[in-house]
Amino acid sequence: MTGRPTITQLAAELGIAPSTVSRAFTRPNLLKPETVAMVQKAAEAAGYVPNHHARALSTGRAGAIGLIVPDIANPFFPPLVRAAQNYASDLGLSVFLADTDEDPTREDRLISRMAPQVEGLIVVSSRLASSRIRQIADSQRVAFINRDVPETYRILLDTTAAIRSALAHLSELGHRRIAYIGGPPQSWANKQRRSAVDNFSKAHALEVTHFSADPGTYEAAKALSDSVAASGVTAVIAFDDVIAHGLMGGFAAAGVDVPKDLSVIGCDDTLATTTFPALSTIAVNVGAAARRAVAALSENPGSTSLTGARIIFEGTLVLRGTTGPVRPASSPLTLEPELDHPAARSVQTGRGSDS
Amino acid sequence: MTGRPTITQLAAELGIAPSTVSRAFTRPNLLKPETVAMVQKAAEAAGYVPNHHARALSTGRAGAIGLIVPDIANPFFPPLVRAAQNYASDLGLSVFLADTDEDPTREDRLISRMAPQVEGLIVVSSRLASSRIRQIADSQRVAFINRDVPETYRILLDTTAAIRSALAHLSELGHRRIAYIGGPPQSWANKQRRSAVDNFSKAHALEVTHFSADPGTYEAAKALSDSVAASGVTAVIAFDDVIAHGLMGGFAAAGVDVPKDLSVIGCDDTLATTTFPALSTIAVNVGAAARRAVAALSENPGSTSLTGARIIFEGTLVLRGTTGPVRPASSPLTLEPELDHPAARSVQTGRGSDS
DNA sequence: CCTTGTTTTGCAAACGTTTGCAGAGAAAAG
DNA sequence: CTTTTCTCTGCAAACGTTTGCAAAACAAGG
Repeated sequence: MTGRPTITQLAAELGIAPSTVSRAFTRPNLLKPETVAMVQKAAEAAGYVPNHHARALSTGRAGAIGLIVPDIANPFFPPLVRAAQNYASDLGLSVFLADTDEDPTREDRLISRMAPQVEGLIVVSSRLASSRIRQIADSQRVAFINRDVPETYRILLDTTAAIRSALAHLSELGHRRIAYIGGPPQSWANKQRRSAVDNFSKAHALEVTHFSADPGTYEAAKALSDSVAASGVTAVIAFDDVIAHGLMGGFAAAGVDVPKDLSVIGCDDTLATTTFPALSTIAVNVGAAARRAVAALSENPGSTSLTGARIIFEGTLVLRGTTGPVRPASSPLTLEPELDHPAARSVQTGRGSDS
Repeated sequence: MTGRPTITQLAAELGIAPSTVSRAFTRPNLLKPETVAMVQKAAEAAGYVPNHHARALSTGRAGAIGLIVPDIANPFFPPLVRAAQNYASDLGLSVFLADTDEDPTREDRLISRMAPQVEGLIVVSSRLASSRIRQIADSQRVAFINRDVPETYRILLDTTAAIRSALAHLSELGHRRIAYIGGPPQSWANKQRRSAVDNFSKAHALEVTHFSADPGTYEAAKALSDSVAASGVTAVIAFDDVIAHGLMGGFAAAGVDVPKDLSVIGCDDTLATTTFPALSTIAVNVGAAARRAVAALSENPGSTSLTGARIIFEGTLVLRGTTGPVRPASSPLTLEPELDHPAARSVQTGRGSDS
């Protein structure tokens, strides 16, 4: 049981000083090329791998970042996690992942526990109180995604403009009564999207009815679909794609045709073209946000906190098959099964680039 | 810029030895209760948090495990990641997450890079060669999920029996010609499922046609749907739910009715009831597998590798709305749009428990 | 009071790196 | 051939813990 070889062992074997071996890896330009080669060969042969903990202890750099999300099972997060991990890996950083289960207490605990052992933290869709967030931002290096607390370093996926386009598009198609289906109430994105809908509607004489699919799940949305259909709206904008999808599931079961009877627009573009008909939605560049966050954490490794910033990525409207002209008032919506099977409509535009 | 307080600073402040402070946290029973209290109070006040790297260096325990998956964006993995992270957190462990992007080279590199800095590794659906896997298992503490290499520690989500049930069920409904739609060719689960289908079919006089939705995406499956529909099979078993879903998307677009024209059964139960009609599938207990893996890694922290084991979790068939009696031979399948809209069928059984 | 035993604390080495400083050679300049 | 200037390598301290061993303090038994 000799365990893994260490720098000291390598050095002894080669008859040189440990510091030389160390430099062969970290500052090869200080060394004679042949020395570097020799060390590398020996390291390879012995299967040497550097001990990150020792390095971290010595340099004060952790070589890792923490990523905290409310619920990894929500399809919004995996692409974000993936982008963060890939980019971090390119930068030679590892990533700790933690899931708060939507619980603020758990989130707070996780932040405290992770912060000291990492270069910095990315906290996505935080459910913490603003005061607490500012406090944390003061003493820890943390980049927030989709949470807008002044003076913190935050990256926001802004859908306001895209929602305006969406509403304008619906308005052009003749829709006047629309519904907004809210998601998690503590979510910044939810508040932002709701008020984007409200503001545009007020300015353009649209009537908006509010619903809330509280836990934000497919099932919750599906359960809501009947009341939405019965409310007399002709179009709905949902907080996100899974809610939109749940609604569509409910509509399909009740024989309400999308988009003939009801137009629906989702948000986040997490489902791409996997719904039927393909869901019109607002695409949002999570990958770019994630990369920006890890970049921010990897810069200025000395500082004890990130300087405030407010970075915005705009979402873009993607029209696919779930929006159409308003149903003429003469043929009111019934909740009976329909007889015709809608052919897929495909008004499709490209998605936002993610590079 | 004093930085975070250390054990030594705390000790100096209190006029006691660093070792005493250390013990106040790690072995409080060795100390006079009032000493412990005093240290805790001071630590609290000073905002002391232990340095994990120093601890790891000193004890040789990393306090973290690594989790390596081929593609976090595939819905099979998030629940697994979530379960692993939750359970690890309960055990006081953090988790490093890495995504190999389905690339064996990347996977190998990630394993080598992570292994030395963690207590152990969980590698899910490895795409590495068996020889390499055995090699790795010899020198690293690693638990494999869904990869069956002898003498390694592996946890398998076995769907063989459930696939037999599925085929028996289809057979009872009168189906004789079925298709198996394969997923990632290097996947152990894919091989296992394919041969389960083959074996049962041979024994029960079913005729099976093979297809492969190679990258395993929704789109690949959708693109395949026409040939599947045209092949004359009356039922399909897909490698996983996303392939099943893609097929259904293609069928819907072509006017092929599920389950009237074609029955479909998925696998892994990643989509739950979010398809229309709700997908019949094979539920698999990923959470249990994940927890078993972290438990294995947290035991025997001294050893340099895990002792071989082969742990099986059986999947269970969940019948929902996508299977039905075979279409009578007198009314052959056409590829024209149908006129009737299928009402949701709901032969539903419970899912496997996940606790 | 002196042993003896037990509980509580301190000393110092160790974990595997990195890095400032200085020494040893070698090359360049005089 | 000496001095100066580089280039390359080694020494040793430091990073913040843990832990075996031993010393000190205290309690109990005689």
